Amino acid sequence: MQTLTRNQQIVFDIINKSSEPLKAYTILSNVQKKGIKAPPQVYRALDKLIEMGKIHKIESKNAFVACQNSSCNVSKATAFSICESCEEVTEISNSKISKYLSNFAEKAGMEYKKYNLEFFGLCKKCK
Amino acid sequence: MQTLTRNQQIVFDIINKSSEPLKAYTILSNVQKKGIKAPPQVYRALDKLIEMGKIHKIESKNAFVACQNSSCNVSKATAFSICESCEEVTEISNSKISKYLSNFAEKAGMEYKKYNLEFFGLCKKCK
DNA sequence: TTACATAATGTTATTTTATAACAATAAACT
DNA sequence: AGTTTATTGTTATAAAATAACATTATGTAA
Repeated sequence: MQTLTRNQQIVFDIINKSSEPLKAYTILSNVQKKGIKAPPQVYRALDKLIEMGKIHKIESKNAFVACQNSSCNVSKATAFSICESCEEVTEISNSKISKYLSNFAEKAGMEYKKYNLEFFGLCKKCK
Repeated sequence: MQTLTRNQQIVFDIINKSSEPLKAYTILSNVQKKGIKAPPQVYRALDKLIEMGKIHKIESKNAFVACQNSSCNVSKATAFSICESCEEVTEISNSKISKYLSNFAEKAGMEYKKYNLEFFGLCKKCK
């Protein structure tokens, strides 16, 4: 269990407290009072947090969320559902999907390291 | 079967001829001799081509590829394998995955419109 | 402790990716 | 023909990400 550096902790806290995915520049503007002044400081923290599996990047939105799956310390299998109406993003932690897709990748002859899956549609509330 | 406008055709042709995913500004620099001069012209064509299912965006790379699946004219289910060594991107058209994931989305209570799946690892050649 | 290596931070400037806004044409419809 | 709608052209700007380099902190080994 790796401990976070000062900047990593600051960036993680704000992502973890948020109910929605945060963009890098939103994070930046929210941590400037804590002494983080420039984009590279944020991006470096984000990169490390992703490596550790503490956060994930939602590629289709260029935004970041805290990992909901406590056991996931290296994020090699991520899946999200994204509501196109309310923009809600939910992490899907379904071991069946994970097994199914891992298995598929192996059969396809690929030496698989990770995958990312993003579902788009309407969530329960919005449909 | 929708016909393409002039700019859409130009942009599609260059993506379709390419053996690798192309970035928007690479496309732009390659079509300037054909009269397309500015980013919005490229991005507008890209947006329409995506809507039609003629191309897909590789979200993790901000790059665009022609759809390999002739039957796919609305791209509601896309999957790619991405080699982290040679950068090769291959579209996966596997109806089993598609059925499996569609089914999963419905069970999860989501009104699902589309998904995008990206595998990362080493391709057959590179592993 | 000191010396060295490695990781993290601070800072400025720039690159890359994407869109806003508005004017001008072209195509489709009645 | 006249009207609506889609597409194009153009300029400027916004948003997202990184390059490059100086500085400070942390870990480690003699």
